[in-house]
Amino acid sequence: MDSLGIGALARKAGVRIDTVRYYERSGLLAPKSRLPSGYRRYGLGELARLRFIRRAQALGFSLREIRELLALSKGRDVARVKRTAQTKLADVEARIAALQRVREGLATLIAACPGHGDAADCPILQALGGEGPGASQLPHSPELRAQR
Amino acid sequence: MDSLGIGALARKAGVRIDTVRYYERSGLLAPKSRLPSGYRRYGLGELARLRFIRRAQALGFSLREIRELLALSKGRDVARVKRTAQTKLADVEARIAALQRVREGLATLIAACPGHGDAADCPILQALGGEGPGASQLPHSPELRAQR
DNA sequence: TTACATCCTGGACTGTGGTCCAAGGTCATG
DNA sequence: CATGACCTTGGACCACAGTCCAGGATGTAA
Repeated sequence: MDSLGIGALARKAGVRIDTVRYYERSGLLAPKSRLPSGYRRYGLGELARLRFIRRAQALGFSLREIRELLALSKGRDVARVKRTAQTKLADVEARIAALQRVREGLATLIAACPGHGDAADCPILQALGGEGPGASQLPHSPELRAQR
Repeated sequence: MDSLGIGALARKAGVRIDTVRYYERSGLLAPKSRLPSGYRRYGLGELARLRFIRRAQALGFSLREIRELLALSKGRDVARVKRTAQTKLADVEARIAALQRVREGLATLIAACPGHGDAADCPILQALGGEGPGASQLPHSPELRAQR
């Protein structure tokens, strides 16, 4: 039979065995069946689902969001799936924009830093620590935190 | 005297009192002195340091990294501070690039999804779950995870 | 003095995504 | 049938960055 034990499944998906069990605990992935001994058995559908989970994670979805996505896909509510993906896209774009502001701030400071001499002349330390002109270049954004 | 209690300090920096104590536990911010009663007293230097910590966080530095940055600034090793910032910049740029790949993948999928009809026709679900042509559009990057 | 705000300590708890362990049971191969 | 690889469960533990709580002490103003 083309059914897999938990070890084979994990290997094929490139995750650890514990991770598979963790996903099961989290309500993301149940075995197709169990042997009388309690051993978990998985089919190709479960392998696809596990890969789904990993890919969605790589797209920036949390396990909670993936659980919702999986529930939606079972309900074949394509419109909601699309809306969820759109929301995620907006989220990703906001994160990119925030990181770009961070990059600007860092790059500006690095360019202005001589790289030697007294700490008082280092705009990086100045900008972070003081009230000098450098400070205004920083994003100063608590949203960056909240974004995760 | 222009010294502050922990509550005033926290208000001025826009953080919670518990957070100030947490930073102290973490070796980031010690009070200037204590009253005989044990009450913490902070000066303007501590306020600047606390703001430093928050700004550096906004730039994507972890508390561990900030601790190192503060240690460097005490040693007035400007060259190392600059190198640390440069490393962080590279890190931020890599994160931006990864997120941009994610954005492309999501945008492509959303554009191809009709938004109605059968789940079998939804490329979002297909790409995530199956082995279809959509799957290759995904970044498929575990680095995204590792990056934090 | 009486209120009331502020502060102290130590420790528990949150959520995220796992990872590891012990003690024992099972499966496949020679 | 013995060996070794594989599997089971329950629960502990990790990092991160806080957040909250109890129970008691202190500070300040009317």
